Amino acid sequence: MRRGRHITLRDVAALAGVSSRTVSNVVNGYANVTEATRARVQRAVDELGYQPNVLARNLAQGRSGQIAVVVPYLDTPYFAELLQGIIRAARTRGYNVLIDQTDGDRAHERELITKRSHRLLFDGVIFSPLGLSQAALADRDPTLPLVILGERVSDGTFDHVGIDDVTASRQATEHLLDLGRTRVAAIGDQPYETGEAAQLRTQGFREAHRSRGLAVDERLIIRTPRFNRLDGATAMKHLLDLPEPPDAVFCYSDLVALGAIHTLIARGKRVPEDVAVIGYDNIEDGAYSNPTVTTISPDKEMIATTAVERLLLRIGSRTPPPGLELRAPHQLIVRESTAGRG
Amino acid sequence: MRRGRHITLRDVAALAGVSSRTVSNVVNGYANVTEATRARVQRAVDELGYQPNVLARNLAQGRSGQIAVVVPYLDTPYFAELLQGIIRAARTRGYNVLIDQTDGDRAHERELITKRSHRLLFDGVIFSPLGLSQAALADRDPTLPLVILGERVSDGTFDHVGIDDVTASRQATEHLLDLGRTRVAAIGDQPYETGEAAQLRTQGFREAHRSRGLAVDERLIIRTPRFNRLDGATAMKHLLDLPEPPDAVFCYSDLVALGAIHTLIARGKRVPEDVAVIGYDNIEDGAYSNPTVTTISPDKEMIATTAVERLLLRIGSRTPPPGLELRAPHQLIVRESTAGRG
DNA sequence: CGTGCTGTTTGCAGCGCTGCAAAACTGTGG
DNA sequence: CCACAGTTTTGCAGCGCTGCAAACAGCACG
Repeated sequence: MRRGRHITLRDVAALAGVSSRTVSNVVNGYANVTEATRARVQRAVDELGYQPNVLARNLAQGRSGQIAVVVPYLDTPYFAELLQGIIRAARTRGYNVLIDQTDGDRAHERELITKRSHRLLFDGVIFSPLGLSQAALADRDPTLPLVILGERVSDGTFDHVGIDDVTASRQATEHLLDLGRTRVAAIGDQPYETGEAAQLRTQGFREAHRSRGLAVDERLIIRTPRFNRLDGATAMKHLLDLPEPPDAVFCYSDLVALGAIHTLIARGKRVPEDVAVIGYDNIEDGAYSNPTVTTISPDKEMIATTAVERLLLRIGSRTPPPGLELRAPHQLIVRESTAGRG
Repeated sequence: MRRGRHITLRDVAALAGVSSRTVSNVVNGYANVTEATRARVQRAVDELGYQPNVLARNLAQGRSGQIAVVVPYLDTPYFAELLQGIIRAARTRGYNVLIDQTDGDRAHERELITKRSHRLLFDGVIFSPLGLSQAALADRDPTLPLVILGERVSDGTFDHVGIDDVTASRQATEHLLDLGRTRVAAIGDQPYETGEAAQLRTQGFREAHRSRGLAVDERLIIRTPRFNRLDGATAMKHLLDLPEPPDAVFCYSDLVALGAIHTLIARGKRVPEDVAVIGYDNIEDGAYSNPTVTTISPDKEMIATTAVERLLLRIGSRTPPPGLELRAPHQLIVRESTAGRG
């Protein structure tokens, strides 16, 4: 299988005239090696061009040096941008990232954290679940270090990193109300078990109305199966067909917003004059679209870094630390879809 | 539920009353196992909930069961969409995908295919290089199975999968000329070693003019460092500031096109009435933007599948197969940015 | 009843590394 | 010169699996 012999610890040891264990100590920078031996070994390492066999090391240590990141869809810009940060953060800490895309398949999501065999491929998982039920979470491998992104309140056995969805959504809605809009719609509600994120946003949407002393027109809260362009486009069509269509829309993702805007333009509506639109996630698309999209911008870099750090902490500790609720900051970015052209 | 200790082949062997080697044979579905033993072993496997240790298997076999995919940027929709296909294709063939993002760092790209230690983490690489020089390719680990995406003619030691960039670019340009446009610009040229893809597109651009008996105005060929929105936006500004601005633009990626359109709209130009725009890649954004973007659509699914298949073939064969040039089909998709609102 | 054949099962070594504990060295003080 | 503590180095076992070749069937045939 191997073409050409590899250079092993033993080869180096032979050349340096020490035991292979000592070479290992040098290579790994362990303490208690005299400068003399260290130098001698180092010279042998250089001369032979020795490079450690990661597989063997992993087997011996019972760890893999890899973490898995599980996302529903890779081509969703939000996940792609987040992933980018995670990969960067993991690499600087000596970890490789294994990407798993579930295609929103719940069975697959479940299997990933349940099956033991995977356990050896990665030391921990950062999970951005689409439809992970509480049950699946409950009967997961309890030794698997886990950090969850998006919305899913921690039960104390894992960390959860996200932004304050309720507050952010309230701010988004208030922004629309502050423009003087009176019929504000919401696109993206998911009133069932696996739609926690959506529900928190709906909650913020309601709170904004309440705080202004306004009633929510339930017909203006539209459910969507996911948060992509098509969902936004379809939902917007439905809204425009109402007897009293909205004059503003809070979309639960920027993709939804882009889809909604697409429909509005196609129907000859002006954005924001006829209908103001706000999104969520601050993906790059929204900064270049026509019109550009007002949005809630979560601090993705911070989410990524925090997730990786907490996970590695979990991996590193004998007794798992308590599961934390970690909040990254967010901010409202106002662009043309609510403010109009400059 | 056993905590701590894993269940090994030996445990199963003991329970089934056979040797561990036989259990291995059963688990791996090797031939020459009688139905009786197979059943007995299987029962033991099920009873104990045995799951093989991938690490150990890999070490013993000297392979990792993983392939690496190297892309410059994850948040470029084109790569994300491609990756999605690659991950899917690899998984169905029992391979995991390790993602490496180079951030366009050439040193990193180089190191990835040069360093031997990585060799053990993955059995092969699918590479979408940004700036991989011929030299770096030349002194790579010659035993590393390699498939390259994008533009980079094979030197016979690896496979190359892509579409026919010259033809596609010629078609794109001809489409603009067919609309009666007389001053067609090109955004994205990269006339230096690592810009092969760009150069092929420029070549197609020129061929289209030649085939129509038209001269190319060199001032209308704009260089950009990359192919993203910002590049497109900047280049378009430059073009609009020319004494005789173009009435059509061939952009070397959809992102560039979206950036260019952004600038056009901001400057009060109508698309396509004043300036027609065509992109390249057919990313989802272009189907929902305002206006929607005419584009060259490569068959991404086919590119992904082909790349994975060729790579696994390479990994599997003792004597490496000859490096092939593989062409996936493409097609022109006409949308609003050249055809106007239907 | 041995001989050869095919098909099935097994034992052993070893992939290349690290954990562990013992061994071999220091150097110090009595 | 010995006992003792501290530092450095070593040997060995073993992580859990598979490659290899040998051992052992079972069967047909002479």
